[in-house]
Amino acid sequence: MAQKNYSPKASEILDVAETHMRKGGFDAISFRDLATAVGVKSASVHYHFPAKTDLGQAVVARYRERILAALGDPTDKRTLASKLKLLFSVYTAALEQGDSVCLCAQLGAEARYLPEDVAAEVELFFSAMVGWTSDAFLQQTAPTKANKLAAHIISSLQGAMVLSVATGSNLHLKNTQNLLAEFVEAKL
Amino acid sequence: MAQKNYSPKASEILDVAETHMRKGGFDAISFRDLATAVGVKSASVHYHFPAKTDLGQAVVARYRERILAALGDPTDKRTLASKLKLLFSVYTAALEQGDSVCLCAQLGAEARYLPEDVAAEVELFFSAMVGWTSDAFLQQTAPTKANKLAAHIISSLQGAMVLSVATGSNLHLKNTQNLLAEFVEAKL
DNA sequence: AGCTATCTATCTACTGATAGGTAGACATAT
DNA sequence: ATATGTCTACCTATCAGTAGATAGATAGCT
Repeated sequence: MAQKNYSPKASEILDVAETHMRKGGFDAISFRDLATAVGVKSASVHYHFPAKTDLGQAVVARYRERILAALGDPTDKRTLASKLKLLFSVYTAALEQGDSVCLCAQLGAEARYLPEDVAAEVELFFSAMVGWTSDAFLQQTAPTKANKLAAHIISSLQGAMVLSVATGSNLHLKNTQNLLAEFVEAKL
Repeated sequence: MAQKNYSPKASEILDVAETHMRKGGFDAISFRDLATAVGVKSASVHYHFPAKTDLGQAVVARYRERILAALGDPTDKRTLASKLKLLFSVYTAALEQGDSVCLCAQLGAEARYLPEDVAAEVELFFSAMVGWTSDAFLQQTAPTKANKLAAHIISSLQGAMVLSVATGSNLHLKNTQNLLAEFVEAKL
């Protein structure tokens, strides 16, 4: 679970790999393309990440850790509303910055086709996101209900991202955020 | 828009291609694999579908037409509830049968990476699904509200599918369907 | 004769991966 | 101080495998 300490070059490779994987999935990256993008040879990428599976795993793990760090502690004294707002803005930012879907919306869809280790990291991402959201609800809600609401929120956001990317506008994401906020308010 | 009439062999190729694309996306199919699966040589697959783009386009178009045909006329005299129930069951069936995500949940995520023609078909799928659902709501709801609700429902279902596949259980889909049904009832 | 559906054979381009080499930084031991 | 060993971060060169695509031949049907 601890943050790995990557060398500057390795980090650069992970950056490029993440960008590409978010647009086209695990197969959208190749050692040669990554190497060219960061100015080395493909063998050097293998030096940092022996096999492609290692690279994929590292990209997803780093992504998960970064998102969770940005969200902060779900049990701290911020209001539930402000936590949810932050959650929504993380999704919106991901879409607008990268012009691409959440890394795990992409990889989640192709989970049946991924190397086992990579798929496990993806699953971990989703359970972490649902867990965070569920914990945020615990201030005001019973555990079972919190968990169901959390799962629904993460699902909806992921789906809205896919629709937004596929249709080329972020209207779906905004619409879903509005309706989710309404729904949550009604349920509390 | 008209149903194309594919030869038996072409249909067989489309079947296999769809199954694979639903698990791993557009790049998960290869002419050689498809050929082997249906018992011909790769050159023969090129005979039916000259380029890979043609094949992808055909798979998505056929998928869309099949789903819409299964849903029927959204403006007929069935109740709204029965139409939504049918919509939900179509998603559940897709997940349980194929052990894979909706074709367009997969392709939608990688839309930025697809050949233009294929991406256009995917977009058409989503707008058709939202359109169908929106039309179903028109019996009881104003157009603007109907459209927003419809978009949210399709988004949520797509996202729940992704989570279900990624976590290996259909709990997310069931949960989302329950909460959506609740939400819709509250909104009417 | 012409059409459909298939074949064989081949092309170029790219994939992940490995073997083996090199230049420089750093630490230790003599 | 200097020689020795080890580590990092790259390199060149190469491999077998697979990708999509094409040319040209063949057999059967209408």
